[in-house]
Amino acid sequence: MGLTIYDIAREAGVSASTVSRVINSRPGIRKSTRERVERILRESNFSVSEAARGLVNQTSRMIGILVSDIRNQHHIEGAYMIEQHFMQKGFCSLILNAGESDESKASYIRILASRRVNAAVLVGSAFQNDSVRRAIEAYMPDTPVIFQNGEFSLPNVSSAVADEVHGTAEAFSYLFDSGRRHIAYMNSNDTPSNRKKLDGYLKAAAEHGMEALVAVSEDSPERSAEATAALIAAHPETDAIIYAIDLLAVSGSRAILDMGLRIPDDIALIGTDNSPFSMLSNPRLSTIDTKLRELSTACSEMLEKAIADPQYNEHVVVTPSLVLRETT
Amino acid sequence: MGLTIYDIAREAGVSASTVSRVINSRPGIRKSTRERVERILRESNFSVSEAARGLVNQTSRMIGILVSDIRNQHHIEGAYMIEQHFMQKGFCSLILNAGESDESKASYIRILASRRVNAAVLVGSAFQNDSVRRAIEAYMPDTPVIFQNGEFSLPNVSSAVADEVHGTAEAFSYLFDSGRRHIAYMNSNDTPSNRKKLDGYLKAAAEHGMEALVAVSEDSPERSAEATAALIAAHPETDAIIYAIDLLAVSGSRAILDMGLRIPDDIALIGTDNSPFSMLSNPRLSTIDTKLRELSTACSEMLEKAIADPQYNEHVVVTPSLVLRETT
DNA sequence: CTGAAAGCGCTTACAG
DNA sequence: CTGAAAGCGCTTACAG
Repeated sequence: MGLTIYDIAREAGVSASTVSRVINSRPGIRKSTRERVERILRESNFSVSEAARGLVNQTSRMIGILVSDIRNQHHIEGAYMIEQHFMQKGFCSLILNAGESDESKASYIRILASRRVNAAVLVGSAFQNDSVRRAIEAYMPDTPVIFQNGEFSLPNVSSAVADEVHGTAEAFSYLFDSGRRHIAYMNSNDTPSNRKKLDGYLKAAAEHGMEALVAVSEDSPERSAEATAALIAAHPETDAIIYAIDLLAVSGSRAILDMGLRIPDDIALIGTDNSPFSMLSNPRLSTIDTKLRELSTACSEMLEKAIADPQYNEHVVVTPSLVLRETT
Repeated sequence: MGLTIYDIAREAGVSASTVSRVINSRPGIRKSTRERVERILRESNFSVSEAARGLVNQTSRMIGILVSDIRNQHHIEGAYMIEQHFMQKGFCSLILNAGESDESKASYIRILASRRVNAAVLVGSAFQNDSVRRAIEAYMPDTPVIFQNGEFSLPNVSSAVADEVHGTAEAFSYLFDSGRRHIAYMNSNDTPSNRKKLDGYLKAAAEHGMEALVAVSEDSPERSAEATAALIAAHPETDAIIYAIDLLAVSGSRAILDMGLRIPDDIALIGTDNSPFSMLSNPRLSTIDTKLRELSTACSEMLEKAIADPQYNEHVVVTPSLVLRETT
């Protein structure tokens, strides 16, 4: 199009100020004037430029949401809730794939800064690194930031994190109490979150006086099937495996069945995240529910408070729980 | 923050014009001046306002991506590719949940218009309705629109669609040729895409002189398990089922196994979409690959051309293929 | 090589 | 109840 309020003003025989007041439902406009302007606005399919509006109002009415990869189901849930909730309040969400490297993530902080977002949300513990921290200090020191499952001790950064150490330790104890004595752990990529899960496993193993056995798989079904088979081949006494991620446990379970072993009779399995995969797998996967929903809700609520009050700062912790299905 | 180029100009003892030229790497600036300005820009963590810049340049450098629900794996793939690709070119993606109803989807067209996006992408056939069409005609008649898996015969709307009629018909023929004679179809929500799949089934059934048997399930694992069990109870002669969506087939397969039937011996199953679920399920699901990747790539390429040339208009068709695994 | 001025499309005191 | 003017933070002819 390209219509401006001046075009509408001319058409209606009024000034741009009046058109602006009608658009923004300001009081003190004669009814007949208002109706005439409204009609012309409607008939010409006029649409105000949010950019121009934002420039004078000093607000973009945009929220920046950073996720390392939006295809990751686990991370998109938080973005969904926020987008849904804030759209109704007139905010648009800039949902960006911030990439894998620390530097790439940090550069996205700059991008959000230049778009002058009203607030930023970081989804996933992988944002917890020095590059990102420095970028926030340099480029968005006064913009509210909500960190989902990670934290920075910065005055403008609030956070909601899952107590993953506890979650994994509880899973270990459950397996131990059911009589398992060779409980292995299948880790994935090195992220702050996965480090906490691993800590929980190591801590629990030590507390129960058991030897720890840790294997690592990349975050793909194929790699996990291979890593699981290798683990069992090298340690045939293994009678339980805790996986850092549900998806790895699901394809791991398939590898175990293909080896002719029974689940849970020969080997018990516990995944992490209570993802859709865990419910749909066959056998249905027991898993550590890291309370993604609660975490997302908390972030959405914190975001709302932070936008209302720039001084807002809070740190909440959510406790995981065990969901038992058919693999234990 | 709140620094403007005037603050930088004062600090550097130059005019705002010069600062702007340095920021935009314009030629014809004395080296020493450029370096001084650059240093001050860096030291003060200056970040240009993209909104102000966009206002004078008459471009937002934003792309609007509409998806009815971003949690839907199937739809987010396209958004991912586009975001990845255009971010490098300096475009930000406004990824929005456009909701289920036609009116809600149409209202998001208005939102994108007021943000003055350089182009819009509609992901999913559900956008193919009159409300959306009228909103495009009214509010973005000149903005390039790329429609993934749907189309409008509008000069500014290009499209890439999968030939789903063919895909489902081919699945039917395969089952028929393997000796199945009671091939049922499990449909899902009524969308243009699902209508095409159903058409393919009905057409193929008629061509093979077979009776059609169509059941419907809502788009949830629980509903599909129930619908599948009900279908088999009512029609025990059923020896094959084609599902409109992989996810429904996966939970359907579980329901069939729970009834004591064998897959594929008693009942063969074919899903649709070649989603991650199909590969991870047990037994692994045979499926109609609707070439989501190809569709997304095509849309991304079309988007690039459309941004470069506003006159661009193209309609591409992608042909699905059958992926055979363990359920046939 | 550099700066003053106008303008992008709005909103909001201020004046009447 | 309404309008003229200034200003939000930039960029870009134009002039020198």
